[in-house]
Amino acid sequence: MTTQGRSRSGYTAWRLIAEELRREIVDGKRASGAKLPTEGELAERFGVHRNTVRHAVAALAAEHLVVSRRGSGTFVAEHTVLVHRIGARTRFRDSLGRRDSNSARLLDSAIEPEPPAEIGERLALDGRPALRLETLQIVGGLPITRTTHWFVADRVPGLANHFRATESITLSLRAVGIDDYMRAATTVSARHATVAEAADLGLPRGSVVLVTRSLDVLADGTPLQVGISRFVADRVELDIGHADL
Amino acid sequence: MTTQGRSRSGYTAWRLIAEELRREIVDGKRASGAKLPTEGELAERFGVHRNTVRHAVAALAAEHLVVSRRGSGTFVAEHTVLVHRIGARTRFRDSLGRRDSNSARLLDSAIEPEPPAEIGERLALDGRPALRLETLQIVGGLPITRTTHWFVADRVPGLANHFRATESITLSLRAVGIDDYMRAATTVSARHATVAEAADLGLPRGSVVLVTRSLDVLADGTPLQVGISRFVADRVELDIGHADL
DNA sequence: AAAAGTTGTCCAATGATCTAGACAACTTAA
DNA sequence: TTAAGTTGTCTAGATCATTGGACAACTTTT
Repeated sequence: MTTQGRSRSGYTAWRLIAEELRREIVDGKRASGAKLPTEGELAERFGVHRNTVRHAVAALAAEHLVVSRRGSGTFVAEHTVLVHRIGARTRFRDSLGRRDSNSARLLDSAIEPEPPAEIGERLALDGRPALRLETLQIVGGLPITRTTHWFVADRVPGLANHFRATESITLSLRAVGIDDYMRAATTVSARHATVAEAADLGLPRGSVVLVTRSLDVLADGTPLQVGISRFVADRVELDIGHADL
Repeated sequence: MTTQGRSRSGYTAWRLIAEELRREIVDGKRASGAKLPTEGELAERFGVHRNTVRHAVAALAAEHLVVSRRGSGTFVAEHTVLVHRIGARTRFRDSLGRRDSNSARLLDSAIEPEPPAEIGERLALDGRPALRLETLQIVGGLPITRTTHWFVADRVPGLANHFRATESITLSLRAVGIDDYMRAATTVSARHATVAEAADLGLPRGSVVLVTRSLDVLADGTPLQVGISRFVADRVELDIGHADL
């Protein structure tokens, strides 16, 4: 890759190396438990000094993606890429949540009398206040996604409390009498995480997030929820369900 | 955001600033034609020297995202986020291609006797050779996506030549007698571009790409094509068609 | 016409990153 | 036990990013 240490890219050499190695790991080219080339070999491959490689490896170790053992080498840690299915019947816990250890935390919730114009339109608020929920989904001890949920406030009374108890949007909605809903639209984009997102998701700066914007509707087509989810790109892959229902 | 020039994040200060400004622009917070704050104001906001802000703005100007005019200010350039629809009937030109100026280039093509195991499986090759096409899709003069297409070689004779002439996979397939096919599966992920991808797409290093892996099948379910597309995340948004057909 | 505001260019000083090399601590294989 | 191979730690110097400031060139407002 870099060849020369120069690089006027705005990235330090060690970060470029760390990203290249991370890509090789999450793409599956280096399996869990596999031994990385020695620091000397990597230094030669990337055309930098061994100390610079060490800096890169230390960054990956801080993310628990690799483990270094003095005297023997550096090894790829246990890791899984979660697959999150998106379809007309998408429910968060159904796709990501069916695992051993997972939880969801409510970071914040508030009634917003004047939500952003885009939210007002998609929810057909017509001046009614909206309810905003900020949640963090954790799987296997690691934050996976940070979601902002928007509802029509008076249609889901006490939703925040139900969520704190059930840790599930689907169950909380059931508790307020909404049994069925469907995914009407989803858009996907990607970008660097903002500073706030990186903090919430426990990521180093400059990490990539997959952003989905979705609209859920009731059986009769009434808009129910707008969701904006930011997934940790290194740990999640979205699976688009084409032949759904 | 950064507050202090230090940042042991592996990112230079100017790059963090450039990314923050880019996000504000592509998220629509700064419309086309809008004037950016002056370099002095931005320097104060980010807590850096004006020269550092200038570096960040120069990077955005190199991407044609902003235009600076001496004496008057820096302005957001014309830009659009393309929306690429993904559904059971996804055709590339139908969603991105229906525009004024667009084209597709064939970067490379080759018969691969031994493609990667994953490709062999998904195409049900059973030892038959595969055809690999590398294409670059350009819209409005800017590269949008870089795709690797895999086919069963003997099912699509001369496909590369047809593509060179028609600039369309759909039309090229029609030319070899394949009139209808459907999208069977799509997965979406995101990451930093590799050095090669950045070069092909004309991007600065460290840019984000949206990666889709898709499988197209014939009406009877026979696998036809595996496609791996890398979209420029700053210029494209994927729209998941839930109620397709 | 003048003044104020803005971007463009340059230079010297400072601080952070990277290179370079040596050696210690530990593991594995001979 | 020994030797070879590997990661951990440290120091000094070189290179590059950033600061800080001054002034030029240009545009807009007064």
